[in-house]
Amino acid sequence: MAAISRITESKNTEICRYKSMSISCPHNAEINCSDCRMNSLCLPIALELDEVERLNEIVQRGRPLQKDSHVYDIAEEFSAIYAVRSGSIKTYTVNDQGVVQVTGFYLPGEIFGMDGIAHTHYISAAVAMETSAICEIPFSRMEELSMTMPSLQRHFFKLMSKEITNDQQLITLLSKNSAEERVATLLLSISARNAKRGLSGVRFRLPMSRADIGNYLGLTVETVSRVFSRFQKQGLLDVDKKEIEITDVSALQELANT
Amino acid sequence: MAAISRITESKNTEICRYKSMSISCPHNAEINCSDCRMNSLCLPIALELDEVERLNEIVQRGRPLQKDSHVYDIAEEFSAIYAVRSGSIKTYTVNDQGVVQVTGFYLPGEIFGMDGIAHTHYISAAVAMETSAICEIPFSRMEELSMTMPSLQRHFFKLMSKEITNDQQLITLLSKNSAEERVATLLLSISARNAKRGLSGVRFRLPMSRADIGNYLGLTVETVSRVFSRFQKQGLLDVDKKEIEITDVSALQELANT
DNA sequence: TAGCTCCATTGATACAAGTCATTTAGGGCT
DNA sequence: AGCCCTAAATGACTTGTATCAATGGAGCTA
Repeated sequence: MAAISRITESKNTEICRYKSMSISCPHNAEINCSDCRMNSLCLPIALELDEVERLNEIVQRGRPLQKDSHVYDIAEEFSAIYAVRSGSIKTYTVNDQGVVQVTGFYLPGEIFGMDGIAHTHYISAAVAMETSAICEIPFSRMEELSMTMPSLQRHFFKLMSKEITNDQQLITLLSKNSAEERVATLLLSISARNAKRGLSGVRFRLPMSRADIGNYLGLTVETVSRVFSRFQKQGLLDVDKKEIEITDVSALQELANT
Repeated sequence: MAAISRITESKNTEICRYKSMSISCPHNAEINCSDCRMNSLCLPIALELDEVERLNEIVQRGRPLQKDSHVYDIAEEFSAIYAVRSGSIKTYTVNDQGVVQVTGFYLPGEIFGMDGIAHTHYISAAVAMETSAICEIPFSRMEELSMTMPSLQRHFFKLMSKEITNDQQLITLLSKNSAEERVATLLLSISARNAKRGLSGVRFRLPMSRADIGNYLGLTVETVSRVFSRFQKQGLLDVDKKEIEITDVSALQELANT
């Protein structure tokens, strides 16, 4: 057991070529929350227009992050939570023994970084799995703001609580399901989240490596690979490295629900 | 695989014999938060005396719950979060296929029921593992109160976030550790929590069954039982059903940290 | 274009934990 | 006291996934 692995990290933080342009940067096209096409996912629906405006004012939009660069690292001081604007982020923890556990994959419109709230420092790290853009929401200002905006406070309670239910689903998956069931479930989850953003739920590119999938699902790389091959052979999937096409959705659902 | 099991439930809700007495009921001795000897665990330390008083006013203290009776059940409308005053509580989820996953064990001074916040209904159930007493904190009133009490709001953010980190530790445990490591870790966790309440961290009674332990840790009853026997043989534990004595703490820690 | 590295795939084998079956020990009820 | 019911322990056997080892291909660099 206790497969010790460390996640490699590149220190690059390339500046976006589009930085100074006001539009047409693929990762920076939206300059505020009201125009952002992700806002239906990351903001509470109940917010009034002027409330969106007030929230917008505290949100920081940074330059794009390059693949493998950190949004925050373990033990860094906790100061903000984040929303993915484009690209994809993975979070992971490292315990005392140096064992890495990937704890989540975050796609555009999703919020991450809430585990730091209980502590003054982050207990997880977040890295870009590909070139990504994120919004930073300073936590102390968000807290202040939520004191006067009940719907925002409720929204954040809900987000955190949703994080808890997500984790609990993962716990059940790890504790009660076979390798095939775990992989099928992850694929369907990504499919559904893509569909929610108006993308294809059938044909997509996995942003993460087999190693990340294995680590997240408590499996070895070899097992993940074998499961993909088996699914392909059974006609459930068309796999070409990270490009996935689900060719038999209902069979996959069947498997995930076993 | 997907071992399907259902948790048995008794419908009894015996009335406490001590109910009408003002003192000396083992589960009802404290009539308010300021006197409760658990308050250092469940309340934020930063609360002022009058703030404790305001919180105290919204807290409902019910009659003791008998073993196996529910605090709340899945799909029940979410309305409150709870603190354990005496006894012990377990929470579990049941997914679409009827698979039960024990998600947590709660001892005196600990808070549970926060997963319901994201939804209008609970997505888990909570049952007493033995005769227990709990405090109910109506969520909507707590929300109102926290709008005017920053330290309370912060405390609840922290509690939820702590729930997230707990879950993530469990995820790592399930995903990366062997049966022996999982059991050792659970024993040490219970030991530490007992010690925190001023009880022995070395000699204690496990409130949960082998089946609950197995379900929680993603193991079968047989495996849990065998691990206990092995630990006993190796001189780490003295086991007599639910009575546990840790005879070699450091060896157990060694195992848990492998 | 060769050579390097990283990632994914596939095969052979080992082993930890699951499954099935049986025994033992309490605890509660008549 | 005798009976039933459930929880726990233990043994024999099976199996899913890990481990170890090797190969192939894509992308990068020189």
